[in-house]
Amino acid sequence: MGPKAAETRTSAPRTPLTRERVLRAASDLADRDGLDALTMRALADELGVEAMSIYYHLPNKNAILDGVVELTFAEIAAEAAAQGPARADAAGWSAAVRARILGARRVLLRHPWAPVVIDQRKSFSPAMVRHVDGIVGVMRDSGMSHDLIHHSLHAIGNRVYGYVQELSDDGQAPPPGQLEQMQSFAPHLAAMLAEVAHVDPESTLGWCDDQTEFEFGLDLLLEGIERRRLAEAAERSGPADR
Amino acid sequence: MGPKAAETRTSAPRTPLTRERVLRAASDLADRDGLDALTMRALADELGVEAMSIYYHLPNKNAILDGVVELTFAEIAAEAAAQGPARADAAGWSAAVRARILGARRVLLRHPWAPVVIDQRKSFSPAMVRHVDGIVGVMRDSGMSHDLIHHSLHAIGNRVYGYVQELSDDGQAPPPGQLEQMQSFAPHLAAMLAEVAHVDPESTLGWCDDQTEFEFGLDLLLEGIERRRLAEAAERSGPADR
DNA sequence: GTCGTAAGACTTACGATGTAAGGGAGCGAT
DNA sequence: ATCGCTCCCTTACATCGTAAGTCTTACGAC
Repeated sequence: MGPKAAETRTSAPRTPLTRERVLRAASDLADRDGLDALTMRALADELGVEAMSIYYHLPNKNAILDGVVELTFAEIAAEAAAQGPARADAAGWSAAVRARILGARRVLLRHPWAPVVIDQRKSFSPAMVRHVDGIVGVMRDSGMSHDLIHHSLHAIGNRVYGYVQELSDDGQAPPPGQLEQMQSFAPHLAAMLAEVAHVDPESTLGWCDDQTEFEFGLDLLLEGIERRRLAEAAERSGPADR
Repeated sequence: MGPKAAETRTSAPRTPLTRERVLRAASDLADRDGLDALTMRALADELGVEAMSIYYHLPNKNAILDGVVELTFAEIAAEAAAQGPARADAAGWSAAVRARILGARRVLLRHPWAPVVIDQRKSFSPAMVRHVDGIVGVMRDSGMSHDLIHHSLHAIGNRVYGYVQELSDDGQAPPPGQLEQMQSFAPHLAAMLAEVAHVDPESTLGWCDDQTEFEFGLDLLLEGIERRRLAEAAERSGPADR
């Protein structure tokens, strides 16, 4: 049959399993058949392999879930890179952040399972941290305080990726070395966390006052809606005035 | 042993199982041990019964999940009732909505699993519909258009209960009779839906343009953050001026 | 060649979980 | 007594993640 196999085996030589191949197949499978269909056996089938073989390359299913989220954020980073550096002046921070968020959303629409997984695993992969760091950088360039940026991140993050569950997040403190390590590849975020943590000594990185964050985001929405309402009323009463 | 049982049975006479008793036990169990611990067998244990006995009162586990969400919204309704009718004039709509949202959140903090379940089951129980209807009513009293209310609901709803997954919601059309039925116990919501659906004929109730809703909510946040930024800048440069 | 060795896949098996199917126990009405 | 209804129990199965151990293959050393 065509090229005679070097082996006496009749089947194709089968490209070897790797962590990357497994994760890509997992992502594809979830895209195609939904998150529920992503089982170890189905994934193994997809790879032409037995379920337990996967465990040689990844320790367990949670590692796979973390891995596919990581892949997704890599895609988001690629999307962001594709539309240029997008650093902005003070007035333009909003458009820059908007572009990044909508870019992320475009990717997430291709992987609708991703927010679900992010939510239930609270994963904080390096790729995700870098993404957030970029947003912090843009905001910082606009002159915002770290405190304001911090609240804003909660408000926006809640909207884009899944994490609804600030509900009693019980934010566990991270291993103490982590902040220093973060400094290298997420400097803006690290700086923000250092300052915010400084103000509120308990809860070093993990996390903030949920109720405060919740009300902050809620009030942003309510204020915005109120302005829309006033605009409607003005429109109704006097479009005469222009 | 104490009061001799009327039966020859040695154990207590055991209050009979009912749908309500099952759901309450399920809610309590999830509160105490987490959503993962809510299994049919654990729930049965909790009730002093075998797992399969539950199926006489509820058809399957999904019905239980829907049921506990319903219970939760009943609690939210009670919370809302406890703080008075809270109808407001045009200017006060915001405070009234705020109070309702925060009331709902207080309940959801007692049941951290609830948003997760709401999210993954997209349940629309009558109690939930009534809750939303109340908010629509308050907003309507302030003179807002149905269209604005509709967008606002998306923005706020996304924040309070889980539903992150407007991501490709693929909003399925509801059974056609549903809107008329809703008219009786959720008049404001029904009116809004009738008008919104009228403007956009496809997708009768189910649902709206995700991208539009997403951007609406995002822009509310971005605008609000921008105003906070300007306030900070003003504060920094000239607190002299007052 | 032929071995030893280790990487990498496979086999088997176990304990959860949701639930289909059917088996009664109890009891009021006839 | 016996039927029939309500309500609970027993048994069993498919599917899931994964622990434990085995077999296969490739390859370097002799």
